[in-house]
Amino acid sequence: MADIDSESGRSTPRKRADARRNEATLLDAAAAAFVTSGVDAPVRDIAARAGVGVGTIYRHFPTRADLIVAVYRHQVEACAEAGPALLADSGTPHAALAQWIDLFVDFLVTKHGLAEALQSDNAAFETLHAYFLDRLVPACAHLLDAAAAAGEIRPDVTAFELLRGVGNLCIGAGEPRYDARRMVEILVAGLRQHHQGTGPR
Amino acid sequence: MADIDSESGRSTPRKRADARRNEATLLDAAAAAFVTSGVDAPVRDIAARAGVGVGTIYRHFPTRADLIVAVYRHQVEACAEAGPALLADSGTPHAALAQWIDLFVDFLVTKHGLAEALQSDNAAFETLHAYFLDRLVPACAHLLDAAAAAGEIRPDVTAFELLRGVGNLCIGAGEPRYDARRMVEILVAGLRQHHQGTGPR
DNA sequence: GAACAATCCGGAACAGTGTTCCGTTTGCCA
DNA sequence: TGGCAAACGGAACACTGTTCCGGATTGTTC
Repeated sequence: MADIDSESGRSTPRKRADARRNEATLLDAAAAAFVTSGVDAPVRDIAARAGVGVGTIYRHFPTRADLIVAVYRHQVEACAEAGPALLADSGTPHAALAQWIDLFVDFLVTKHGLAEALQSDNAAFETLHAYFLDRLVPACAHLLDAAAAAGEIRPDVTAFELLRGVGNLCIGAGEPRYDARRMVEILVAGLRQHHQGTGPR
Repeated sequence: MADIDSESGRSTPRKRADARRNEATLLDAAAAAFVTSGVDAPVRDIAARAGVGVGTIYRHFPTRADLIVAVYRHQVEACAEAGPALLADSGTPHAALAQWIDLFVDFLVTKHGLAEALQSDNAAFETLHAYFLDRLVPACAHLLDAAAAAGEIRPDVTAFELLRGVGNLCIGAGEPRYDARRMVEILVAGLRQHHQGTGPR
């Protein structure tokens, strides 16, 4: 015996029904609050939306970053895993990189406040920052290395730096006079290394 | 210089001596607090440093932005006015633009938190944002237009956008793994337009 | 089905911001 | 010197995030 209701993974000793219910409700409420007020939506608002007390939020998600991660985990995973496919399907590594960055930008600009939060020096967001880095830096590095190996881009830029730069450029996207996408496009263009030896003609 | 209340317009009936003294003290205290804790230094800290009450700060500088502007006005002016000189002295408009951007970056990265504050959607910083735009957008536009007219850069980028992008890239400068200067350099490089029609010779 | 213990919940309470307000002090001028 | 408008100080307010614990809820066991 020895196994106390361990189902191969024993991931969770099984939570109480109301706890699981509340967690789901909370995720929905948070997602809704995030589209309305951005990721900085006051804790009390989210709690009210979900019809629970603030204590319940902190029990399920000790830090705000945990909540954000839980809400967006699927999309981040999808982005991280899209890298290899793009590299295989695109003509050149640089094209694949550009497309991947586009995916990343798509994700960031549709969640207002996310880019800001990622770069915020607020200690509460450190976990969020770490999560993004863990998942996306390797994916980006893969593409970056391929492009660098092909001699298409300058080789002195790290994946971390690029992601950070792109993330920064996405701050304030949504404002009428600032086109974050174009700025990212310019940045990616600036990455290119123009080898004059093998130029046209 | 040294005319704190330049009453060439006699708009102010002359302030009381202690008021003028406190204003100067406050500027010093704020400047000191800014280098220590960034532009987000708590109001109470600045007040304590200056040995005054918080009310005194708000009387002299209704919003935090007013305080920041007062502290950094000279440097911003200098940056704004450096444009024409650079344009005259540099070989090409693009070189002048790059140098000017460098000046701007210098200013931003040495004041930690300034870049963040500029892009913050906090209503209190709107005046600061407006001030920066008023002074620097025209200066940048001048250089940008010259470079565009010379066909050196793509013509579809506005001064506002460029400044905003550069400002954004400077967020988080000072961190070990992120070189804001290099990112800005890449962005400026991406601006270039490689005219194949009018090539050399 | 009833008692019971572990779990979970709600929201009051705390701590740290910015901002306002008003009784008191201070400098200036007649 | 006397008076008063200007300026001051800091308590008080509003709004954050975060912690804590008495009490309700759930699942289990007899």
